[in-house]
Parts: sequence; C-alpha cells; structure tokens
Amino acid sequence: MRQRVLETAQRLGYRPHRYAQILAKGRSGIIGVLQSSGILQINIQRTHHVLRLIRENGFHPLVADSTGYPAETETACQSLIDARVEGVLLQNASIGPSQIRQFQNAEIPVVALSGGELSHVPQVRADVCQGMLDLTNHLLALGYRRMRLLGLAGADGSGDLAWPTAERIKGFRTALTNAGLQYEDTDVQFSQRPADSMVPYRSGFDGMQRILQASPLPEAVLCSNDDLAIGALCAAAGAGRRVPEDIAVTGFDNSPMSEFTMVPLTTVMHQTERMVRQAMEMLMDLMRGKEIPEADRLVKVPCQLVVRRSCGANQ
Amino acid sequence: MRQRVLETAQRLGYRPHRYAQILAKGRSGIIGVLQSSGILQINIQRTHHVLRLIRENGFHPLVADSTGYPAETETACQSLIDARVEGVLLQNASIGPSQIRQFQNAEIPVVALSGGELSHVPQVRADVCQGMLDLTNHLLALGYRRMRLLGLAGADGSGDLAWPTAERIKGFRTALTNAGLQYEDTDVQFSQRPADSMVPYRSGFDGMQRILQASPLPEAVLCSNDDLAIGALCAAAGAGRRVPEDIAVTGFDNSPMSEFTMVPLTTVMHQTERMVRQAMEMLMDLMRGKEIPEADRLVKVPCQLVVRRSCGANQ
DNA sequence: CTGTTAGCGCCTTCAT
DNA sequence: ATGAAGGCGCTAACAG
Repeated sequence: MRQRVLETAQRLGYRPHRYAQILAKGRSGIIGVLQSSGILQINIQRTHHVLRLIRENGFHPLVADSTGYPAETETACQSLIDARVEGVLLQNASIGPSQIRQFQNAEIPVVALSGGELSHVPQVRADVCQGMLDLTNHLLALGYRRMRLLGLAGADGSGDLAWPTAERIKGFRTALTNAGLQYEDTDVQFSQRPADSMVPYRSGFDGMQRILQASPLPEAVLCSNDDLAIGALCAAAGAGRRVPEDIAVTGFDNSPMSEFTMVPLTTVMHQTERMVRQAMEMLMDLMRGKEIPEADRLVKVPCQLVVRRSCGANQ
Repeated sequence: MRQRVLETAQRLGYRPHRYAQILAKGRSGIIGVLQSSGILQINIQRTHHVLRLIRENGFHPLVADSTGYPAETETACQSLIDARVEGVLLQNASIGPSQIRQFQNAEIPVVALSGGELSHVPQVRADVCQGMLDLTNHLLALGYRRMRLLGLAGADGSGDLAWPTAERIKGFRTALTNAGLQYEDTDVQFSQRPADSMVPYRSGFDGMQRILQASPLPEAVLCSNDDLAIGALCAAAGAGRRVPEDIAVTGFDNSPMSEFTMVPLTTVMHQTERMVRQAMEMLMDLMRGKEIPEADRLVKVPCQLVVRRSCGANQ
C-alpha cells in the first residue's frame, strides 16, 4: 500500500510543498547567508564554498546581500528572519547591535566568517595580523626598509578602522618593531572606500598616486588586498615607475587574478575552505543547542605567504 | 479596533509568517534567478542589478546557481520549482529542454538574460555581433590587418560553440569581409574552458601563448571577454611582447577591471541596466499572463565601443 | 466594519 | 501496518 502510494507519487512527479512542510514541522531547513555585496574575488570564492557546505549539511542556503548601508543591512536581516532561517552565517558582513538582538530574540544562532569586529558573535577569520607580519618580514629580508601600508579608511570616515585593516597594521608594525625599526604614523596611507563597491581598484589607484608623490619614494607598498594592489600597480605604471625595480608592491588574499596582474603579485593566501568549514561546524553546533566556550569564540586561521614577482624576489 | 490591533502587533514586533501566507494565498511572491556561478565581473554586476530590480518590483529574489554541469543545473531548477517561484530569470545560464518542460508544466514563466541560445524562451542579450563588428572596424581603421579572435571552446568540447562566441566570430568576420579581406579558419583561436570557473584568466593566458608562437605574429588579438584579455596581456608580457606596440589586444564586456589592467583595455560595453530592465519587464508581462509576440522574443541590446590604450589608439 | 469559518498541504499523534 | 484527526499561521469568503 505504502509502496503503491510512493510509486504513484513518483510517476505523477509529485513534490511535497516545502512551505506546508515548514509550517507543519516548525523548521525551515534554511540557513541564511548575509553577504556584503561587491566584486572582491576572495569574497565570491568564499560565498561559493559557503553555499556548497550548506547544501552538504542538508540545508538550503538563502543569501541576502547588503551594500553595507545600515538601512539595507536592516532589510537584509529582516528578510532572513522572515524566511525563518535556522541559522545565519555572516560572510564578510557586519551587523549592528540591534540586528544581533533581533537574531537573539528569534533564537537564530549567528556565526561570522571574516568581516569586521563583532561582539557576542562567534567568528572565524584569517589571521591577517600574522599574515601581514610574515609578509613584512619577507620584505625586510629582501632588504626593504622604507615601507608603506595602503589600506581602506573606515566605512563612515570617522577614522575608526575596519578590523581587517587594523589587524594588518598591527602585523606590519610588529614586524618593523621586531626588526628594530622605528615607524611613524605616516607609514600607513588610507584610501577612501570605493563609492561603487563594484570598482574597488580606483581606491588603490588613488592611494598609490598619493604615495608616489612622496620623496623619498617608499621602497615597498603593502596593499590591504589584491584589488587595491591592482589599482596601485596601474598607478605606478602610469607614473612611469617600474614594479618591482623602482618600487615593490604586494597584495593580500591571493585572489585568482593576482597571478595574472601586470607583475604577478606577491600576496598572502587565506585557507578559505578550512575557514568556511570551521564556521559551518560552529553554526551547526549552535543550531544543535551546543554552547561555544568563550575561548573558542574567535578562531584565527593562519595565512600563508605566496611569493611572486611584485616584491622583487623570484626575478 | 483595526487600529488597536495593528498598533499592538507593531509594538510586539509581530511579523506575519511568510510560509503560512504563501500556503494560504497560493502564491509565493518569489522570483528565481538561475545563475551560472563564476567570477566574471560582468555577471556579478548583472546579477546585482537583477536582484535590485526584483525587489523594486515587489518580489523576493531567490538565486540558485549552477556550475553548468547538467546534474547541478537539474538540482538548481528543481530547487526553484520547489520554492514555488512565480517566474525565473536565467542569468547567463542555460538549461536543457527537459528543464524547460518542467517549468512549463509548473506554469512558471522563464526569461533569459544573456547566456546561450535557448529555444522557446524569450531572451534579452547584448548585440555582441554588432559590438564585435564595431570593434573590428575600429581596429581596421587603425590599420591592423592580421587579426586573431581568441574565444572559448564549447562547453563539452564537441566543437559546437556557445552562442556568445559564435556571435563574436560572426561580427568579426563580417567586418573583415566588408573590408574586402579574406579570412581563414585559423583567424580564430579557441582556448579551453577553465577547469575552475573561478580562474578564467588561465584560458586567456594559454590561448595567447599559442597565438604568440605564430609567425608572422598577428597584429591584433581580439579576446572574447576581458578576463581572457587579462590572461592574454599576462602571456604577452611574459613573452616579452609589448602591448600595443608589438601586438594589440582587446577585451569585451568593459568589466570594472578593464580600466586598471597592465594596459587599459579597449573593450566593448554592455548596456547592463537596460538589458536587465527589459528582461524584467518581459518576465513581469509573462507572469501577468500576457503573451510575448514572436517578434519580441529575442531582444538585442546594442553594445558600445570603449577605446582605451590596448588597441594602440589613444597613446 | 467586525467576527467567524473553511481551507492551503503537510506532519504528528493517536486509534484501529 | 493503515487510517483519521488536529493543528501549523494565515487568507478569503461570507455572515452578522
């Protein structure tokens, strides 16, 4: 009997009504992904992995993306809550305290992957501080001394930095200090956040143009990400400076493009898959009601140096 | 009374249960987006516009992405059907006849935006044939004669080309013919589709390397998209050839990166927003039960030439 | 204008 | 094993 019903259902191409199931069961089987929209390759790759892993865990992904404007973030979070997601993964996105509270009230666990600083939200991020430290040490070993870090200014222009930039600065300066070098505030050049998140290169271009006006010229410019570095390379070329002969340039993220830039970029690789996997595990644990001990709420996954030509090694 | 209820609901932060609404109303208010995953900037931008427009029309977007493998495409379509979407926008994705039938059976209208050839599905695409023709004419006017088109081979290696490539070849050859030039089959160099959709540059790199072995060297290489062109620029640099002095290179798509490449790329711009808007209108019409007259089922939106330095003009 | 009721399609529980 | 019933939260149709 049961057999016959199932066969007939099969034959008629019957598919259960997911929303009726959700209504009856009280759970949606959906995991939300809140993503900051943009074109940074590393983010696209990470989201790709996130979606795959969500499916592998037997859930349906639902992505909401926000450009980072508070109103839009609010809408995106609300849409996830309305969609009855059972958990949320912040992919390089940050949310405010009010949104965090909303998720808490709805008893929806949240885990952050990369992205800015977030209190009360377990987070997995690349150890960019260590990555930048390794990179700086590498440049020091190559003999560079006068270095400049090129990073993005804070979102609101208020001067407070996004975590990722702050961590990079920390790694950079620690390496300089360890080497017995002095650093000044001016060793960091801030570039304005791109007006259009689809064109991040312009920021690197502008920032590099300003750096190139300095005299003496820095010997090496460390960019906060590969996309900035691409803009920086372009600015250097426009100013008639050769990389790395006249000035070394490095990136960060090891995005697919970084191998095919004007000069192949020396950069720092994230262990993307490992990070995503770890974040998913945390989220699944939370969804099963497990508590995450305080000590494990911030996981830092090491980065690895990728040496190519733009730093002047490997010529 | 009604007032008081609404106020209280507001105060308690009540939100209606979307799935119960869907169940009761019989319509989901969701529009599905089937997208071929990948990192091509033009696609990311287009999807961005698509999502925005879906929301502006009062619907919720749901994206399903597929790497193009038949099994995955099948799953993606099924998930859209299960999600009770009221319409589907194919964004640079193609589906087989069996999937088309599934959508028809479920009475879900489908409109394609860009992407490959699709029978029985209304489509909006950039007029890449005209774009390539304009580009080729531009190069002819600059004096180039020995030109080579670098495109991607068909997905299955069976030799049949994806529409976009075929259209580019058509425009290219038409321009040559109009100029009274002969062309041979060897004027087109096919490069293998990237194994990893996240690294499209390699294909351009490999293809260009093969082109650079020819003697005499072509005077200009027209790449099927900007990402191929980036790989091609890299290969040219690696072989010690200057662009555009030794060999001109052009792209296609006017992706954000194209302005910041080794040499700013001469390329062809799509009218993305207009295309997306038109596709959405078609879909909304279909969802309202309107028929699309045969003549309007394939909309070609003109492309515009963007001249930068890689073609040897604007030096 | 307010109040009531019968589903929407499924799952769960309980009874046979 | 199979069958029957109640309810998930909402909407639409209808009654007062």
